[in-house]
Amino acid sequence: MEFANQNLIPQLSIDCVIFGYQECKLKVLGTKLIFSDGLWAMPGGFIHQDEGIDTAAKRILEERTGLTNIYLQQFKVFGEAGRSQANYLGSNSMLESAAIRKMGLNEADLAWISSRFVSICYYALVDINKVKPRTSYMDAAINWLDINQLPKMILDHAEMVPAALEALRQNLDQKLIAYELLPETFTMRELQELYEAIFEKDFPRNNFQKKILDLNVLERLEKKFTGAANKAPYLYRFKRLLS
Amino acid sequence: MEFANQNLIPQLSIDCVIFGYQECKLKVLGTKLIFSDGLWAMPGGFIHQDEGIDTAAKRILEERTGLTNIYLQQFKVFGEAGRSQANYLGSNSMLESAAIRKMGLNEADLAWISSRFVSICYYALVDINKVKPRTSYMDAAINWLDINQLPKMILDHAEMVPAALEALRQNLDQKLIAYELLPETFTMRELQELYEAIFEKDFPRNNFQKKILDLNVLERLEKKFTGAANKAPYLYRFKRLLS
DNA sequence: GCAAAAGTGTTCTTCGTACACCCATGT
DNA sequence: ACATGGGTGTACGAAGAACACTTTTGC
Repeated sequence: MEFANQNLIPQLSIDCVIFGYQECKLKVLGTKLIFSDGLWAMPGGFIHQDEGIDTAAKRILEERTGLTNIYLQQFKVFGEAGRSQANYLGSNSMLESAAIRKMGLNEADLAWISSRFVSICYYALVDINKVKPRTSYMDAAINWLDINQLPKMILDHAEMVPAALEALRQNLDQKLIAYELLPETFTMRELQELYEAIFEKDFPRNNFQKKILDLNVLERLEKKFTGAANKAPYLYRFKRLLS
Repeated sequence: MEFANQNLIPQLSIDCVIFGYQECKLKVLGTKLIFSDGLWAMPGGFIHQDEGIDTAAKRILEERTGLTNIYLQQFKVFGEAGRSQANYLGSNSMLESAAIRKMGLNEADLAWISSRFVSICYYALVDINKVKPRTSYMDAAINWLDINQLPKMILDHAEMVPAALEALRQNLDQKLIAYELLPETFTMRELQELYEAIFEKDFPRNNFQKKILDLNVLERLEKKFTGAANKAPYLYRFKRLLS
């Protein structure tokens, strides 16, 4: 792995806050970088010289999740002065770590990766069941993290999650994109619980149903018999407009 | 002027959509670059290695407007593949232009400036009366442009204005920032005309007043006697919270 | 007094919220 | 039968749109 020779844009990175949803909780995909001294990070990568930034973000997402066609939204650029691994970790611990040597980085690569970076941040919405998290050459681990119990993170990555969540909430008020976090079909209760997880507050059951149905973007399918001792809920699916 | 030796982040630029307001029309500040073959551009610049991106944006704005303390908002990154002056203008016309030679650019600088760039875009709101537009070393001219009659622009700069306008509209729904475009004191009618220019639609006079006053962010000052044959309107000023 | 434009008040509609009720399902 | 959770309908209140009216100013 040699960064310097890969035809990448220097000092510019992309980081992704990948939202998933499971058991009524919002999660984000986090990685532990090999050279991060045990700290976690949002999955990220770099931009090839002949690659658009949105394309790069899609590629990075595909590398980590195995998914294509992910809902993706640019939301902020982080670029404070002195924003470099060297400044946070102290270059000594990095240079001497056995992990770094295992990656096969040379001096130029180390300089490259520890330079000051500006990071373009995207958030992504995925169906957590479809994702098979994969580590990249830089990752020691990759895991779903509960957004309310985030571990220590490198640089300003801890700020990215709340910023992404705020952007998600705003977009959600305008476009109905929450279904990107759910399987193809779902019950009204499941959709409501998702909203409650995102906005961290409860909605009245009946009014929620009314509001969503009035939007006219769901189609009602057959009932879902859960085996529970109650009325079977309908399944819904998002109308594919112009499909 | 030597870009290569200025300790700038390569391939990364900042462009600003600077909104001003005059005669019931929304304007943006545009520059004509020396080497742009007559095309216009949004005012922009580059980021020093020891400088945060927001700081850089403020510096660039101050260079062109003479103002400090400008309302500034990051709204989008433009970074398609092949986004370079060389691709749009054809490097020949650039290299041979007399204007370029006047700037005193050497080969390295030309390569630098004609490379592929990713641009972080901000929009800014200014009181047009306070601005004294200044050209930089790269500008042949600088002028206020009517947003509905924009000239031909370099790269994707023509997309920046509508994108900035959309971001402005969205932010305006949440925060009351429109006053940044007005002088310190203004009448309710002036504020309404500004809103109408931004949203490109009319609002009912009385309801507009009620809605704005209900927000409780304006303080009413003395009346403004215009000499016209009608009731004198009040002047208003935005409350400086915690001033 | 009159025209022009500012300020204010009143009704009507619409939207969101709260409350209530009925229905299907498995034990 | 009944407990459980799903679906729907109605009533209330707040917020916004439409309309009407009064007030001030210079001629």
